[in-house]
Amino acid sequence: MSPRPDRRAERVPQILQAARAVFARRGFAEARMEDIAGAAGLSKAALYLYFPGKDDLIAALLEQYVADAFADLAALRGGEGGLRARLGAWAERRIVELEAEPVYLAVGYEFFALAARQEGARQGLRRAYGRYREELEALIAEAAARGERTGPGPRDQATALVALFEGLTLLWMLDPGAVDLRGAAERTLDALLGGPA
Amino acid sequence: MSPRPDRRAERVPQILQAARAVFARRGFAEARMEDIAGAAGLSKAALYLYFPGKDDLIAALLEQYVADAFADLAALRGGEGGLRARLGAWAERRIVELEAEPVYLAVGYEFFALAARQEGARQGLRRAYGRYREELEALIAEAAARGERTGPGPRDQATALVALFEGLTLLWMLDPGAVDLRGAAERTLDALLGGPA
Amino acid sequence: MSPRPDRRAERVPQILQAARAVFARRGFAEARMEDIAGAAGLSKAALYLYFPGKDDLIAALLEQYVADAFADLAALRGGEGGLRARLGAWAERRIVELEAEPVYLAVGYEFFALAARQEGARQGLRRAYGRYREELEALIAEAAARGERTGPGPRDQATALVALFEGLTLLWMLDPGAVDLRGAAERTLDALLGGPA
Amino acid sequence: MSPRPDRRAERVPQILQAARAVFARRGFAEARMEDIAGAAGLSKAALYLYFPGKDDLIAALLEQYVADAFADLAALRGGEGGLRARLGAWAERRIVELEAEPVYLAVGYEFFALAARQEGARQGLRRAYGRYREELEALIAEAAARGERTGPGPRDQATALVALFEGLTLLWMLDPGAVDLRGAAERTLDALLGGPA
DNA sequence: TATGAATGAGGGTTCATTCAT
DNA sequence: AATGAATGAACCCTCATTCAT
Repeated sequence: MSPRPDRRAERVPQILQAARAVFARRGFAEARMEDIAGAAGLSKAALYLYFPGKDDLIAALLEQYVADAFADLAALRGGEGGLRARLGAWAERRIVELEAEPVYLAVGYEFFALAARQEGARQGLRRAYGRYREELEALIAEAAARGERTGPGPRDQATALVALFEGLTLLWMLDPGAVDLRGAAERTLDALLGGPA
Repeated sequence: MSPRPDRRAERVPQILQAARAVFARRGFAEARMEDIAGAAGLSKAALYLYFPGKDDLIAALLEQYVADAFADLAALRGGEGGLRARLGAWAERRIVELEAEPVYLAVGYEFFALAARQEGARQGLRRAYGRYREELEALIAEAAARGERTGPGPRDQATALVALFEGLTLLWMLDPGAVDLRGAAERTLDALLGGPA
Repeated sequence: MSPRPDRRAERVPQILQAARAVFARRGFAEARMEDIAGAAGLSKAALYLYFPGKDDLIAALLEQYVADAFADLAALRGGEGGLRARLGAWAERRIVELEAEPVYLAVGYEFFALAARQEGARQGLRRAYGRYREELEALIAEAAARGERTGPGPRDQATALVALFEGLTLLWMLDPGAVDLRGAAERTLDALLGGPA
Repeated sequence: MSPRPDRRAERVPQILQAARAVFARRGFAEARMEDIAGAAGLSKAALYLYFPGKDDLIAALLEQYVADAFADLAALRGGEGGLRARLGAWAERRIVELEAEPVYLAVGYEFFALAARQEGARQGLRRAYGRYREELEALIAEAAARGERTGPGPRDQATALVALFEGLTLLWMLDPGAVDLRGAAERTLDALLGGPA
């Protein structure tokens, strides 16, 4: 009688989460729709009520991946404190996430592989990372305008920051024992923003 | 049963090259053994005379990928000129390769994805990147010992160098127009090695 | 549980009409219960309130197909005019129907295919066509009894009439431009009933 | 060593025969590729070496169906004896085939159903039946030219012949006991060709 | 009476791998 | 050493049918 809540709004995130987990564990190709359905507590056929196919599931996950990056960045703009402190806190949050579930990195690298060979996937990530860099650039420029000591060029600094974080993440994934993610992040920020001062 | 050594020495590289090309274009999962055999100018069944299965092909490619990194590094040690110049030349060589066939990046990201979820693949890359960092570290340390101006700590510098190059490569792949690979490499080297001086 | 009679009386023909249309367009196998429900303005689940399954829908349609043939024939008995005229008018009516929606022929041929391999379906059509022939036979016999010139044997004439009409319909369906349905019907009737006289 | 015989030439007819049998028994839709493969003594995957899909199998069967009709007709032209005798013998041959495996009629009706809703299938059958009629027409015309008594118009006679045979076949399939196929064929030929003379 | 949501069962197709030659 | 032919094992996806409301 009472208007049932929109099932889609409930199921879609539930499915995406399950898909992300299964994809992370087995890779896009080896992941079975059946496993994803099971992980989402649904039958295979029910899965298809919400996603027309496996590719669409991957595409949706890519969108979410991109959107999540945005969400993370939004927090940076509105934050308090000096530039260095804010970026430090942001890096720490990312590191905590990474450490919590490093296997999700696999999904990211599959996206990169996809992007390296399909313009479609590339576009999504291009926008996300473009936005990412712009956000950092603006952040740095604002700090400079406020009189903070920052560095030579916001744009290059932003690019270097993003690149360094991505690269460090990779090295850490390959050899967690050999890369001090926190220390490296600290030093990176210091070096790129003109010292801990 | 199995082909004599001399025939193997001829076929194996031929096959690996074909495999790399097909894997780059279609991804590990979508690549068909048939396509690879065809690209290598062989029948599917002949392919199996040289590789016991698809996974072994991928593993062999991973080994080659790792070995190639080593080879590249060897050149660094024996080179001439100052540290900065040598690293600059090395970066340039890598950039030229990238620009020549960016699609091969896809293979690299697939390896990373594999590594992120399988200890086996991770090991190979761990060794390669470990070696990579050590090589750079030694290079920097040597330069310092020779009295060149270098920077704070060879180890951290090496890590940062590798990370930055990997990260910049990613950003460039996603948006070649927005990333000045050469300029960024120059600036990176300057910043990390204590200026162009 | 099941709908009251008055609701059934409303829904069943509505559904059958929709089913016939969908079956004609897509064939029995390709037709989806969903499509039929949609064409009938119902939900899929509602469809199942009136028909227990797809086969039953087909069976009901077969019955209707058969019944329609009877209805058509009833008109023949009660009609006015001489035999030749009555049969001519009847043929004309059938031709008009055919021309209006030739695609419904597909349903008929699917019934024939069904009949050719299932005794069940065969029975229904056997009765229908048997009745059909008898009706024509009686008609001819009556005319003969009334003194009309008819022909050698009512039974064979009836059989030939039915066969010819079915065969001409097939040829016309395959190549409407090459078969003059009306002319052929006229000539057929003349030939079988002993001339236009 | 010796050139192995072309496997295709061996397998394709073998598969088509199996497919025809399975399609006849179960209908196009219910027939399983697995069953067809089994009936042909092959694995399902092997089937796909020779036919890209189920539809192609059906299409090939349709072609064969059409080609067979041609082959049957060729015999008519080259035959000996008067027109009436030749057609009688031809009808007899067809009747023998029908009686031997009436279930194959189902395949024919499925083709008709297909033709009634798809221009593609219609074309094939149109050509076949067009050719069929022309062949008969030419036969009749030739006989007339030789001075045999034939009838009013070869073209209409041919059309009527084909239609009658198709129609009679249908009626016989529905009720073998009620239709004397041989007698009807005889009478039909007599009636259409101007008597048994 | 009606439906949106769910599912079990199954089919077509693909492909890594093997075999006979 | 090489291959054309063959196949077992899956997997994606569909759909008739049912259930909860």
